[in-house]
Amino acid sequence: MEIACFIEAADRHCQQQGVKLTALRRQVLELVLGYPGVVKAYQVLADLQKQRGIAAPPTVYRALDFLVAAGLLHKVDALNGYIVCHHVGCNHEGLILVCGDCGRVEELDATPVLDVLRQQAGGAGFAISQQNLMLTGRCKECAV
Amino acid sequence: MEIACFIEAADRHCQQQGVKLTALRRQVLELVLGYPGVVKAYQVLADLQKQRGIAAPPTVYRALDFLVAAGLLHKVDALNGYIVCHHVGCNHEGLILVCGDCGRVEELDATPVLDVLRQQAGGAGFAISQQNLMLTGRCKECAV
DNA sequence: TTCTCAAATGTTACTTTATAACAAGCAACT
DNA sequence: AGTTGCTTGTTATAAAGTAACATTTGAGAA
Repeated sequence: MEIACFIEAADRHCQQQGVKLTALRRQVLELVLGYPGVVKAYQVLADLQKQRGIAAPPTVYRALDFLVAAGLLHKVDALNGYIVCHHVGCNHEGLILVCGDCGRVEELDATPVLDVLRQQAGGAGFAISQQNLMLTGRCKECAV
Repeated sequence: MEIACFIEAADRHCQQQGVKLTALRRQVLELVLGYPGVVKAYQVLADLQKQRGIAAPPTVYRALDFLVAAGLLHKVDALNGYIVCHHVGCNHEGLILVCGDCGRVEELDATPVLDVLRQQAGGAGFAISQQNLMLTGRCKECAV
């Protein structure tokens, strides 16, 4: 099963970082993995409530914040949602495409374009940090 | 006064587009212009309430949405805020640089790089919508 | 002028998203 | 056991955004 495999990798990743992938965090990660694309915090919260009876917003937000900080998830600001990072081990920067309709996500390599952006930003006196580029649009299936 | 000048340009811009920069919209634009960087909708709402006694959220959101659609403002998703577009008339998408230290904002033209990104995304079956690129980093003054 | 229509704004109520603040639990070490 | 620090639970509330319908206004037609 692919989820189990990812969780295992995530666990190793966290151990390397010296942080703990606790039961709760793992559970939240599994829930996010269960979706094909973008998930919202309150969706995860609802799922969590189904599984363990009760849960409050801070429970979910803390877990999600942790997972983002650990590099296991990305936050999609434009949609107030979260997606799984599919390049946990490799530390290249991602170009994340999100379909605003169905929430499907695609990750490409953003390295070349970020080189250009770094140069452009540098000209304006800005030093761009390591990060992902997130773009929203329509995927092939949702195209009008 | 720089604000008055910008408003005038904005007015011309709207006339060219065949849309109306009404008194309310102008007032909201002026309020946003009064801030050096990112402004939040509810800050604008509070200012508006000071100036005209009462105002409800939809009043502000509608004006902000209009101003974004007209290209006079950009929405900064990651901060739930808005900034003035300093390239009115160039009809471009913004490359918005935010200093993680001091919060200073710089806007460049993202059109060329988005052309590249559109092509790359198109190869993956994604049609990228009109949007801004937001990147975080360090500005010259905050550089270590 | 007066009517009419569409766009803009007002108003009420609500939904969604997110966080503060403090209490309780738990595991790891002394 | 005691203490320490991180994690989670709990309550309450703040912040952000929208739906739905009423009212106003202004430009063009009758």
